[in-house]
Amino acid sequence: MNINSQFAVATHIMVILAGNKLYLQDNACTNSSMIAESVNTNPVVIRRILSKLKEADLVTSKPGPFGGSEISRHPSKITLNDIYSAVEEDGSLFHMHYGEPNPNCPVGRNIRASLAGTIEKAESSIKKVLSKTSLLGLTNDILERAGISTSQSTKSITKILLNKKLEYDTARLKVKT
Amino acid sequence: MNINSQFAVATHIMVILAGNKLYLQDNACTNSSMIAESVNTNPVVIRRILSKLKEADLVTSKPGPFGGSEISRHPSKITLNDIYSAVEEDGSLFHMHYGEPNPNCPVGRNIRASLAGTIEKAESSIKKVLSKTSLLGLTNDILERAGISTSQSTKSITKILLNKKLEYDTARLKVKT
DNA sequence: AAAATTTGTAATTATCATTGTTACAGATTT
DNA sequence: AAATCTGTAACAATGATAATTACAAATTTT
Repeated sequence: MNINSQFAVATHIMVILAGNKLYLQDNACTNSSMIAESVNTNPVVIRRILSKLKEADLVTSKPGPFGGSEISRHPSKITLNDIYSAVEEDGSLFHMHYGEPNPNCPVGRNIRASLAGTIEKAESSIKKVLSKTSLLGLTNDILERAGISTSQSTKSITKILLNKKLEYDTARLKVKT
Repeated sequence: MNINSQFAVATHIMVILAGNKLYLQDNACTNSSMIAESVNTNPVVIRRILSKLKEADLVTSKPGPFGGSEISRHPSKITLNDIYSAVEEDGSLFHMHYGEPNPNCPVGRNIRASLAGTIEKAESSIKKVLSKTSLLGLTNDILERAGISTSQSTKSITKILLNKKLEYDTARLKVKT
């Protein structure tokens, strides 16, 4: 559990919100419990990641009945790099020595600074790759894998997103026709 | 401490072995205690990483007095990608959800497979970047940062590598002249 | 105004990969 | 035979991340 899976979870969240944005009328808010059910975790975990996504202006949220979160712009205008950048911790997937290397050794004294250059280049190449995949593309790929034609005007968000009937869905959500 | 720093430590090890290969005569073996002193950790931690480097044919080791590890080819023939590949765990810096996403949800059921494609591309771009930096280049950069001219024929490996006198160094190691 | 719903976040606990440490058998050299 | 060092197993310590509980604040509905 000590592995950072926030990028994967954040992307999962964004795909759901993208699907709702694309297929729901008007109020396309999704609450953290519904998302948590899909991700299979606790709603608070979802809200914590949502607050990073909000800070990056990728989603908006509102409290109260029929509240929840909504994507803040069209999925074609969001890339995986936007999501990655929103949740990345210290700016790098790479990590230096846990303890301080020996400062009395020329290598120990300088390896961090020297490695940092290469690591920065690696990090920016990652971002470049991630920025080539749009959230729309990923969402459509996922829906296609699920056997849901992305062109067909879908009947029920209930069936699309959870593939089973959930009471509140029918009540709170209206599908685009 | 749950952060994987093996790439940084492995690189540290390789830089030391590269320095010894370049500046020592004949037997340029370095034992795990000497390396541990520079990295500032336990010798067993070093030996564990050394065994991965050995599996990747980057170093050789031998037991007994005057034993230790030695780089297996010239530092110009080794890149940071060789080191990275030797110690990488599950083939990716990225990690998926800790728990299984909900299989009843089309998104939960397919997001991993769909994300995997992009993640693979990111991973191979990292490798491409790392393969552009040679161990020789990194070693020279570090020695230059330490104010040690890489062209000068060095006086004492003791001073080069630990910048202070260690009893065993003078006894066991002979510097190239 | 009251009830219901949901966010936002603090505080605490649980989980578990990684590192650190101890111990010792086996290999090698002197 | 003695000394040195690797290799690795076994276990403890560390600490980042996630899970959970709790509740104040915001919003909507009735």
